[in-house]
Amino acid sequence: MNITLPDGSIRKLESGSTGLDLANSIGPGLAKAAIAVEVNGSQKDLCDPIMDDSEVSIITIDSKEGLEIMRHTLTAQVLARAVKNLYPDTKLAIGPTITDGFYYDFEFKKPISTEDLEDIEKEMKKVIATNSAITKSLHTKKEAIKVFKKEKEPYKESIIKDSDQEDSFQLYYQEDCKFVDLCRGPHLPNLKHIGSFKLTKLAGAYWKGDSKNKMLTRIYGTAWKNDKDLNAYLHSIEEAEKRDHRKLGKEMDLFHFQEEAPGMVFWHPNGWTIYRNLRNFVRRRLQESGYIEVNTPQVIDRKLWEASGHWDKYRENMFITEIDEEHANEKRINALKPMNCPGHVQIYNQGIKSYKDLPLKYAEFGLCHRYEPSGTMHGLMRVRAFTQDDGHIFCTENQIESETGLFIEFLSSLYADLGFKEFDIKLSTRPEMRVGSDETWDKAEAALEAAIKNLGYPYRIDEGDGAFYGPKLDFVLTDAIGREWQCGTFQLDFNLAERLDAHFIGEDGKKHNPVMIHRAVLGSFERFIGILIENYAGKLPFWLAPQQVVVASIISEVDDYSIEILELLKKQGIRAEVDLRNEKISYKVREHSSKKVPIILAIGKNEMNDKTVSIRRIGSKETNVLQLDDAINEIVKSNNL
RNA sequence: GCUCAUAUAGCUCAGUGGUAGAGCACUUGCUUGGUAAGUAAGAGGUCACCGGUUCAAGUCCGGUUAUGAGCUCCA
Repeated sequence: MNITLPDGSIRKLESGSTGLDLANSIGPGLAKAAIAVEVNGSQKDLCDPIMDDSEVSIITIDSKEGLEIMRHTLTAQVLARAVKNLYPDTKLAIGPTITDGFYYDFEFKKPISTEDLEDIEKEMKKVIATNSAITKSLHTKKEAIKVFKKEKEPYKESIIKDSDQEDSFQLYYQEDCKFVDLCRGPHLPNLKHIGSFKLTKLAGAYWKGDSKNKMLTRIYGTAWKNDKDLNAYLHSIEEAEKRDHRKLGKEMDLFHFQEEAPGMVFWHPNGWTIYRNLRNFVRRRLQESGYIEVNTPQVIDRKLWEASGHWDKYRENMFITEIDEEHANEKRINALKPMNCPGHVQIYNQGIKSYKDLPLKYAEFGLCHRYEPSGTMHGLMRVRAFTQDDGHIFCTENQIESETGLFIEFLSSLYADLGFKEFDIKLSTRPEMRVGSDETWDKAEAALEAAIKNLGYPYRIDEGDGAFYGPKLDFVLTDAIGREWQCGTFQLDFNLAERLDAHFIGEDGKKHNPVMIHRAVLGSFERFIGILIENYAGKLPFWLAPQQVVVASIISEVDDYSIEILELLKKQGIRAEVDLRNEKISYKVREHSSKKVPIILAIGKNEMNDKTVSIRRIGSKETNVLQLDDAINEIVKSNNL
C-alpha cells in the first residue's frame, strides 16, 4: 500500500503495517520520538495496523496533538493508576484533557484534601519511573462490561452501556501491573514519553455534569513537554493572577464587599469615578444611535411580575419585599426588579403606538437585583445587584435582521473604543421548551445568523441554548486567567409583548404584537469594569482612570508652584491631586505608580525656575521635561477618547 | 445549591493547647531629597460569629456566615 506523508512523499509498506513500522522506515530517531499517528485525519495508536492507502503523519510530543496525547496518557494511565495504588477502593469516572492540562474524576471512599495531592504526585512519579509500555486490546460491548464489572468500576460500566457503538471498545494496559482503563485513545506507546507535570487543584464535579447526580472528586493538573515549558506556564499563571480585579480593586482602592450585603458592591470614590465615566461614555453613544433613555421603579408589586411570568419562572432568584403591616394600609408583596423589561413595556403601553413608531428603542441604566446562588458569586463578575446598560427594541419581525446588524456594529465600535478588539459571538438556538411557532423561530434564527455573516464576524452556535421566548446572541469576553464572561447580549422575545399586552397598529389598521429585543452591550457595569481592570492590568486608559495626574513636589520650596499646576489641571477638568508630603520623590513615584496613576508630574527647583514640569507616564521609566502650557495641553488632549 | 479549602492589626501573612507576632500602611520626631521603599519611636487585635471538649482554646471538635477554587445554574 502507498502511504502519503505530509510533505507529499509516498512510501510503500505492506498492508497491515503499523505507525511504528512507518516511523522506523523513515529513521530511528523518529521511531524513538513517535508517540502516535494521524491516519486520514484521525488519530491512531502507534501499534494500530494501517490496511489501505492512506495519508499519514507521525505525531511527536513537539506538536500540539502530541502534547495532548501525552496529557491524556498522564491522566488516564498515570494519575488513575497512582490513585488506585494509594486508594484501592476508589472508583474511576472520566479523565479528559483540557486547555493546558487535564483532570480526572474519582469517587473516593474517604474524601481527600489538597495535601494529599503531593502524595499522589509522588506516586505518579513512581508509576512513570516504571517506564511501562502501554498495550491495548479490542472488545465487544459485552466483554468490556464484563471486565469492568469484575474490576468493580460502575462508572466505566455505565459509559460502555451508554455508548452507541458495539464492538470496538479499547482497553489499555500497562505491562507491569493489572491496571486497566477504557479509553478512546490514542495513548503514548510507553510511559517514558511523559514530560513535566503538576497537580494543580482539587474540586467537586457532578457525574455527567448533572447536579442531580453524585458529586465526584476532580483532580486537575497541568502537563508540558519539559520543565522549562511547565515553569513558563506556572509563571504566566502567577502573572495573570496579579491582574485579578479583586486584588487590583483593593490596591487601587476601588470597591469592597462585606458580609452584610454579599454580592453587592460598595463603590469607593475611585471605583465610582470609573463607573461614572464609563456610564457617561455609554450614555453619549446610546443617544447618538437613536435610543431614548428612561427610568423605571426599583420595587414593583408582584402583580406585574405575575403578568410578565417572572413570578412563576424566576421567583427563587428574586428579592421579595414585604411591607411592615403597621406602616401600610394593606399588605402588599413587592419584588426588587431582576430585569427592566416589564417596566419598559409599561412605558411603551402608554398611548397607542403605530407601525410608524417602530423600531422604538428604550435604554435604561437599570439597577437589578437577582438572588444568585451562594457558590456562584465572583468579585465584580457575578454579583447580586448590578446595573445593566439595558435597552429594549420594539420592532416588527421584518426589522429583526437590520436591527441585529446595527446592534453588532454598535457593540463592536464600543468594545473597540474600550480596548477590546476581540470578542466571541455565540448564537443560541431554540430549546425544547419554547413558545412561538417553528416558522417564527426559523425566521428569527436565520435573521440573527444572516446579520452576523453579513458583517463577517466569526461565531459559534450553541444548539438549544436559547431562551424559551426566543433565540439570542451573546458576546463573550475573557478575564485574566482565561475564564469567559458573557457581557453583551441580544435576545429576541416573541412572548413578553403578548403577555403584557403591548401592541402597535399596523399598516393594515389592525393590532399586532411587536417583537421585543432585550439587548445590552456592556452587560453589567460591575462585570465590565472587572473585565476592564483585568484587561488593562489596572492601567486604565487616561479618560477612565480615577486619578489621572499627581503633582509630586521634590522639595517643599516648590509647594506653591505645585499647587498652581494642580489648579490649572483642575480647571481643565483633569482629575488631579497634589502630593506635598515630606517624602523623597522615589517614594512618591513608587506609591503613585503602584496605584496606577497614569501621569506623575515631578516638580523641583529647576521646574519652578523654568516654568516647566517633569512628566512621567505609567509603564514607562522615561521622564520628559515640558513647558507648563505644553504639558497641560498634552494632558487635556489625552483626556479625549 | 454541591465538593474541598480558607477566615489572626488597614493590607500581606506567621503563629500545632499555656501572657497575640512580623513586614508594609498609619501617627510623631529627625531628614528637603531629582524619578519604584531615607530614618527612629509610637499607636493599633472580642484571633469572623455561636456552641462544645479541656485546669487552660487563635490553636482541637460541631454549627453558622462570608470568601476562594471548581461543579451546577445564570430565564
